Formats: sequence, structure tokens, C-alpha cells
Amino acid sequence: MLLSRYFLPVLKENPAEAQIASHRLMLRAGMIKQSSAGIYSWLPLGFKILRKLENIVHEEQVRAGHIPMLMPTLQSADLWRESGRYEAYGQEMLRIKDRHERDMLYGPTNEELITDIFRTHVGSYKDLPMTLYHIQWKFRDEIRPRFGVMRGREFFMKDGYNFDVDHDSALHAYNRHLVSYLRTYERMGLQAIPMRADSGPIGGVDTHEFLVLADTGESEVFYDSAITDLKIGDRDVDYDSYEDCATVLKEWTTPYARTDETHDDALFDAIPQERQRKSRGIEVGQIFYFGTKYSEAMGATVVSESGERVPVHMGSHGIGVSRLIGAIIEASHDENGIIWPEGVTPFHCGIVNLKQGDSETNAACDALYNGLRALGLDPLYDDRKERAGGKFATMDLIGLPWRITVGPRGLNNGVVELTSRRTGHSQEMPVETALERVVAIYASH
RNA sequence: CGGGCUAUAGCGCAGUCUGGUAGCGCGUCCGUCUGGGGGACGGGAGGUCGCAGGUUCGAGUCCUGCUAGCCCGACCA
Repeated sequence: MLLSRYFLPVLKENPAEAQIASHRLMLRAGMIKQSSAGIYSWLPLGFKILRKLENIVHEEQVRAGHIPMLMPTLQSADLWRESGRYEAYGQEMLRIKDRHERDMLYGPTNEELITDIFRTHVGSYKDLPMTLYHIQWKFRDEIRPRFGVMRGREFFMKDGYNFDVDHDSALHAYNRHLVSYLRTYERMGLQAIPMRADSGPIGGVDTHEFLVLADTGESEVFYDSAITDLKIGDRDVDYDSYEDCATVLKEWTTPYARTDETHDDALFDAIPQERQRKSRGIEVGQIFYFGTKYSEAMGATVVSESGERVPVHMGSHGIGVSRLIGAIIEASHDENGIIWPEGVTPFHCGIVNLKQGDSETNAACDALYNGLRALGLDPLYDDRKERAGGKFATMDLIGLPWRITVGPRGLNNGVVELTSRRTGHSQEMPVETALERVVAIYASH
């Protein structure tokens, strides 16, 4: 993308309403614009990242054997009356009437809809196990939206639902989700720690929340530092294997890690003192096993192997996709702006032309830009007729992890400069080498 | 929903106390010089002062009502 042709309305000054770094930086980097309290328009740069995260979530869900679909944002109140949650959910649910005075709602979650779909089309244990998911906008009418997209009213979320014939199979679904979630967050450059949590209004037996450590987090968390050394990496986990998934779950749930809701002083004190950590965290996902709560209430049953009709065991699992953008920024920024991890960066590399109009400099930039694109990368070329300082400031603000600086001074010596946004470290090298280096960096992302 | 606060140009703000032609910085547009970390100079565009009503010769400023937004708390992915 040529910056001269892109829409990137960056702000030099801090908007007054933004209190935390991610909110401030998202506004300044021209990613979002508030439409009303807790509701945002996603400008091109923000939208690009949102799509990237969505794709990562899709890829990891499909890899785990889950089936993508899409349910509507507006739902009829009838199904919610059936489950008993129309009354139970309270003011957080946005209720609407259509022209026929029918009660509708903007879905805060989709257990009722999915259970209805399931019960009309699935009747036999032979169809199980099955996990369906979608990534869709949700709405929760928060009393006080704040922190930008981290606590919006409208939010983009992956929610999935597993249907299993018995407890063991459902437990495996739970474990499998934990593994796939760990992988998802890791690809995004995040460390999200699974912590034992309260089940809340969804209602469940087993549940873990995934928290990203950040000072601005809403939850107080307590954990054993040993858990921060764990990595999924390239580990080959067979998602169909009960044992493989159970092993990972055990590994990640053995070190102590809890939010203040479930914190236990005695257990925490038992950790060697040098490994005790107390911090704050941003919740970016949660997995639940809730047994037959919805299937019994709504008659979602299958005929079992022995011929009797049994309610299916269910669980639900969510990843707050839009919120993740805020969480990533909270975990990865400095005083100059955002620092995107390679896995989610909106553009792979920035190209800064220090003397737009100079034929040699233009030619070198074009060669880099076209070269990177030909190799399948997505560079952002600042071809504007601006001064160097402004270009650097913009690049730092929007946080591309790598920047190639091209100017007459370097070109006289046959070199351009490759700079890491994270470390600030720069290296001079010929155009060809810079190309190869960037390609090599992204070969592993 | 309780407590606190704000609303004036795209963004950040002054002006309100003490009523009298709506300002500053940044951004933006044009020109010249500049050219490796938000440069300099000159010129321009851009505002029903959140909305409605009232007081007054005259309201951004005073009064009443409303709306929207922000912060703290309780609540929450």
C-alpha cells in the first residue's frame, strides 16, 4: 500500500477521552473512531488488524476440527424465554421491538440459537462429537463502557459450542479448546495465561479464563511464575487424542494461576516465594463446560448407542477478538506508539522514502516495494512528500515491526537501513539483502 | 445506578467569574526556502460556541430544562 493513497488519519495530540495506552494509541494511529459510548467505527488500519486476528482465530479453530458458521446479531426473545435467560440476563441485554411489537434482542451470546439449530437437525449420537463456532458482533449494554475497544458495548467475538454424547467426550472438547486457544494467542504474540475462574451468568461447572498480563488489566491475578515459561510452539498436538489434549491442560493448569475471584491464599503461599507473582490481567477468552444445562432446558437430545434419548453435553468458548487488539497494544507499546508482533501487524514492513522525488531514492523504494510484494509480503510505503521526522513518527506510532529507511546518503554507499521497531536497532545493508532479511523474518510467521 | 466533571474549528485548549464584533496551538490548503526524528517564513479555508427555552438593547458568557461524553465506584467478555 502506498501511504499517499491510503486513509490513515493519525493524530498528533492525545484525545482527551482516552485514559489508557491502547485506547489512546488506537485513536492516534487512526484505527478507530468512536461512534457513541462503547461503539466504534473501524477505520482501515484498525479493520485490517481486526481481520488478521479473525483469520488467525479461524485457522486455529478449523485446525482443531471445529466447524465455522454464522448466526445473526438480532435474535428473537422466544428462544431466550425458553432457556429462562430472557428474564435472568438483566439490563445488559439490549432489547428491541420490531414493527409487529415482537420482542427482539441484539445477541450478547448465542447458546440459545445454536441449541435450537442443533435440536432441529441432530438426533443421533452418530453425529457427535461436533463443535460449531462463529465470529460475530455481539452487544452487551455495559453500564459504563470504557477503555476503548477493551470494554465496548459492541464487540467482535468468536464463540463456539461443543456437543458431545457424554461427559468424557465433553471434557475432551474442553481440553481441546484450551490447547487451540493457547496456540491462537501465541500466534498473536501474546502470553495468555489460563486461570481458574467463576462461571458467571453463562453457568458452568468447569471454566478457565485466559488473561494477558498488563498493568491496566481489570482483574487482579495471582500466579506461579513457572507458568510464564510454558510455550506451545511447534509442538505436535493431536487434537483428536484425549491424552494429548489432557496432557497440555494438565501442564498449564498445574502451576497456580487464579484471578481474585477464585484466589486462595493458602495455595498461593505454598508456592516458593521467589515465584509468587501478583499482577493485573486483561481477560481475552474463556472456556466453559456446562453439561446439560441448555440441552435439558431446550430439549436438545440425541438417541444414544443403547437407544435411549439423552440430553447432549455442551460447553461454550469465547475469544474477544476486538478486545484482543486493545490487549495486544497494552502488552506491546512504548512512548512513541504501538509495537505490533509480527503475527498480527497490519503491514509487514514500512518503507520510508526520505527524499520523495529524488530519482535514485524513488527507484530504490520502488524496488523494495515491488520486491516485497512479489514475495507475498504486504509493505506500507511512505511515499508522501513529508519531512523525515514526520514519517518516522508516523511509522513508530502505527507500530510496524520493521522499517526500511531509504535516503540519498545511504544510497551513495549502496545501502538502506533496516530497523526493528521493538529494539530500535538499525543495520545498514544493500537493498537486496534488506529484502531477503524481511522475507526471512516472516518465513516463520 | 450513586458521586465528580466536561461540551467553543478535524484534534488539544483559552475565553464564561465581571454580558459588548469568537481566539490560540496542532492539523489542513496554497507558495517559497528547507530536507535523516513532527523545520522556518508568508498567505488562506474552516465554528448555528451540544440542544431547547428564558432574562437582556445585546448571551459562548446569566437562568431553567434536556442531551451527549469522560472519570471514580458497584457490574462485566
